Amino acid sequence: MLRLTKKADYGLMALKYLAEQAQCPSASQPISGAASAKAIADAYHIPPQLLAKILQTLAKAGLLVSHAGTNGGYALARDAHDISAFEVIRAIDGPLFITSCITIHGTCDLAGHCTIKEPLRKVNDSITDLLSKLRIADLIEHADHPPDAALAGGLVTIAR
Amino acid sequence: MLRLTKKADYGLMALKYLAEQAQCPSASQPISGAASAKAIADAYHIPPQLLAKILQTLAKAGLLVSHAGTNGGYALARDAHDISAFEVIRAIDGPLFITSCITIHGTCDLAGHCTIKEPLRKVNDSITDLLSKLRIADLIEHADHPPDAALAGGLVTIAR
DNA sequence: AGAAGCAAGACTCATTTGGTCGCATATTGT
DNA sequence: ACAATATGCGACCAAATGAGTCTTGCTTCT
Ligand code: FES
Ligand code: FES
Repeated sequence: MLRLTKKADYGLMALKYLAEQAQCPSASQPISGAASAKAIADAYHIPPQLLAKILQTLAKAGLLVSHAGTNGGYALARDAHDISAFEVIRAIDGPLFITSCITIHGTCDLAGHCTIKEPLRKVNDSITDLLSKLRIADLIEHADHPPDAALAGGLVTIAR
Repeated sequence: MLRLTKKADYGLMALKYLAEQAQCPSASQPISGAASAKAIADAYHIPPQLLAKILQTLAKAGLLVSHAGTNGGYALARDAHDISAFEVIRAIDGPLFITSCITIHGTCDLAGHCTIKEPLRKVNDSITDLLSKLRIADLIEHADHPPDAALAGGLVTIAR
């Protein structure tokens, strides 16, 4: 249930990588804090070609700026604080939603006799909200923060 | 993204149906508030055989009690207030989670170089929480409650 | 006995994902 | 100018998952 696709996962990783790059810009880059698709793919051991396509999608969505040519690459279009995980996921996976019934036709096949829709929509909204509040800057965990025992005892996910 | 499977959707609908049945029990049922798989499938126009399997799964998970034979059927094992949407979804879709990386092996293939995991886990927990709080009793909307303009202006889901 | 119902599995078909290849185009260092 | 390094885009493919069907057997009620 509620699975995030690998592409979205990769996308978030890449974004995080770029956000870190932006913090400590190295010498003479056409765009500050840029990195090539291959470099990022290499860093995380993910298929370079696939990552390339993901980054292109992200660029088209306006979350990244790209620059071709030697020493080119991608960089964040905005500040890391201004990009939400929701945007990233939506850009990659498309606006699919929990209800499994919002189709292209606007209404569900079951519309009318499905009474479940509205309550689920609220859940959906909450999740959207949640994801919107999570910005990619938040993904950068400063290793110096103390382990929060507050949220210990979380769920244990057992294999299916 | 974050799609609920149709099976889970069906399951929730069925549960709701049974919850309503339980409220106004009709005459001489082996179990109070019971309905056959076919009856429910009929009511919502969903494939009977498929629903049957879903209900069986739910029964195995202990959310429903079943009774074979003429006038048999399924009924809620517990009160509608004591069954969360989370349980239903988990029973049907299995404990898949947002991260797409929690595998049977316990750790992800990318473990080590994936830095995204922890923040996403928190999101995951929040969603779990959300779903756990939604009980199937909540799905029964009494038509007499006023339309809450408070949550108007929610997301507009556009076709992909 | 026979009908109504659940239980369980194998099996098919369509969709979605994850991933690859090839080629075109843009940029830049030398 | 030219080669090296990148992105941009589309077609393509294989594996996994999802949705739904079929068959066979068991249980209970009338
Ligand atoms: S499944 Fe479409 S409205 Fe519920
Ligand atoms: S994808 Fe598995 S830990 Fe991030």
